[in-house]
Amino acid sequence: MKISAKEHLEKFGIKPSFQRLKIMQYLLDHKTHPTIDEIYSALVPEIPTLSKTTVYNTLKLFVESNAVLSLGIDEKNVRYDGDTTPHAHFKCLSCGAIRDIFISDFSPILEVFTEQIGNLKILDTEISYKGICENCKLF
Amino acid sequence: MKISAKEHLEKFGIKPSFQRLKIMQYLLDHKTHPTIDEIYSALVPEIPTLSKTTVYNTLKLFVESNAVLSLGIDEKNVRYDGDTTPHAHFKCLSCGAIRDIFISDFSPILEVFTEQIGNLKILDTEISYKGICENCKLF
DNA sequence: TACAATTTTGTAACGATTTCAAATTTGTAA
DNA sequence: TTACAAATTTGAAATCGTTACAAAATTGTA
Repeated sequence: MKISAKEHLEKFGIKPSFQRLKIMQYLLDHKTHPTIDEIYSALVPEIPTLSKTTVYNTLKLFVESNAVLSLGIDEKNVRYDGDTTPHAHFKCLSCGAIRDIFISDFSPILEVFTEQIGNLKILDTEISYKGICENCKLF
Repeated sequence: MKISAKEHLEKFGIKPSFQRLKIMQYLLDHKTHPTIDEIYSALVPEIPTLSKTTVYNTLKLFVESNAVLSLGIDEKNVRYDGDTTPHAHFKCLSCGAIRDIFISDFSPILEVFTEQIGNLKILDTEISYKGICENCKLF
């Protein structure tokens, strides 16, 4: 069963205004890890009064509330991911696409670091791969 | 035995100009993952004619030649690491310090992803942790 | 209905990075 | 050494993602 934007936001204690719902829904529907600009451009047609500042404000709120992840994999723009379950990302250096890398079991990774991490309180983990995807390898 | 900046640059086929040597040496001596600005500010006193553009140009060259790593762990500024051996990073959200997380054996991590990665050609891997360090945990 | 709190909006400012062409330095061949 | 081409450095201006801020609009409440 697909979770709705409203349910998702309420789960993280975010008041579901019209703009917030639309932005959250966009992130749940598009697993392309969009930039602020892509989100804005996609939604302006149906919300003509939408301000880019609102998109910035809203995503800042979402990220601080842990409803959305911000990704640093793209050096130019911050990218956002509505899927907050643990997974890694792969960015193709040729076509620029960013895809999810899901793994069945995260524990081997965590174990390796456990000793080193010691007294550090880990709040966030980001694993990023860059390279060439299958499609682009052909050319 | 400590490797010199000159040796390091030659290993990656980079012509060792005066500015390049100084910048590379700074990265080898300071494992603080400095920003462009920090490198520039540290070197201007001894190289008064240094231009910030040169620091940008030089680090771009270093990164493209794989002599230096660029890190995306800091959302505000790109950070640079003269140590190109595989290791992860931890950024303290309180004091901002970025430290290295070395691991004895990287293979368990790679194995986990092998199936998923499949036909992707991986050229770069970045593992970043964020949280609170021991010192900051006390306050 | 009135008023306060929240949210949205648009403009201006900010700051990291890039562009670009001129100036300088380096390498090379006569 | 001299002359010229190539590589490198430099500084100013432009670019562009992001933030600051105050006004306008919306929502919640007494």
